[in-house]
Amino acid sequence: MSTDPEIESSNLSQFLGFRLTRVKIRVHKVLLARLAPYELSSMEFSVLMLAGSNPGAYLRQLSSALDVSPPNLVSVVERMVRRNLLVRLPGTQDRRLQELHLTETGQALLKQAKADVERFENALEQSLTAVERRHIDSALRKLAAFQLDG
Amino acid sequence: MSTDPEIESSNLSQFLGFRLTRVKIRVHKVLLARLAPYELSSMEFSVLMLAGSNPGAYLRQLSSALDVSPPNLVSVVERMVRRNLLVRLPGTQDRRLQELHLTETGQALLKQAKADVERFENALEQSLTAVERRHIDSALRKLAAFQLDG
DNA sequence: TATTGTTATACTCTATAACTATA
DNA sequence: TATAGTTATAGAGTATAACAATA
Repeated sequence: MSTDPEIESSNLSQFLGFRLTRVKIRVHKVLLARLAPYELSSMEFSVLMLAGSNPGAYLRQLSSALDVSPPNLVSVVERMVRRNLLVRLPGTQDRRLQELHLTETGQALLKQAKADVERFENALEQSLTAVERRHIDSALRKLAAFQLDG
Repeated sequence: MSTDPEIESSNLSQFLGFRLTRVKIRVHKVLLARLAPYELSSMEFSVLMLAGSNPGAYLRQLSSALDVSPPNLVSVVERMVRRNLLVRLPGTQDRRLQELHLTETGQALLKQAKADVERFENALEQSLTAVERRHIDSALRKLAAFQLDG
């Protein structure tokens, strides 16, 4: 066994920014474990979700909705096309555009993965009290809009 | 200008895990902008903070406190030693250990950067109501302890 | 045999410049 | 000229195996 006395880190963990990072990492890891059976990254799951509720969306639209640059989204879409989850259909009017649609395989995988993620999300929310849920919602909304200026 | 109508993403943003990620990214970016003048990454700032309040701490201890693997922390410490912010003193009893201490330069930089981060943190917390602050605290604590099982 | 710090390596994410084909 | 998608590339961040020195 290791001689590993814990050091004092309360001055760091008092920071909301620090705790947010830690919580995000932990929650994200659990989510990834949930998605692992489907061989989906969280980004791929997000693309499945958005393509599912926005048939014919363009890569550029997913890019701005997900806050990922187009170059970085291309390889994600590419892999999903190769797995036959997505198809790229040439735009009818503007031939620069490609409409993204879920295949039947993609729809089936989305249905399964989404059910698992929803179970995970329910467990996550059930770990909080009703009043905590109410306030973390508004708090996160405000923090997401936080700007550098003060 | 771009023809970029927003797509429907409420089914995704209803997920607490998704919103946590977005908030973390946004808050982290603002923090990085605050640290940029000092040429500090958030990891380097964390090391400064921990080394400041734990003089003589070992790399292994910082590693477990920060949840970074020892190999990945070595290069961070290395860079800070090169910048004369940290020194590695050979352990007196166990010669495998190296005590990490802030130099005077490191202490001065910590003082400045910490003041800026604290201003940032205050602004962050002031953007929330008192009741939101109270509940996000306990909520984040519970979420950080969330385990995969349900 | 186990542990500290280290080297090497690889893989994911992210960021940016520049290309092509269309408009 | 501007935009959509793409290619190429570089930089973080992270994860793992293995090594030397020491216990």
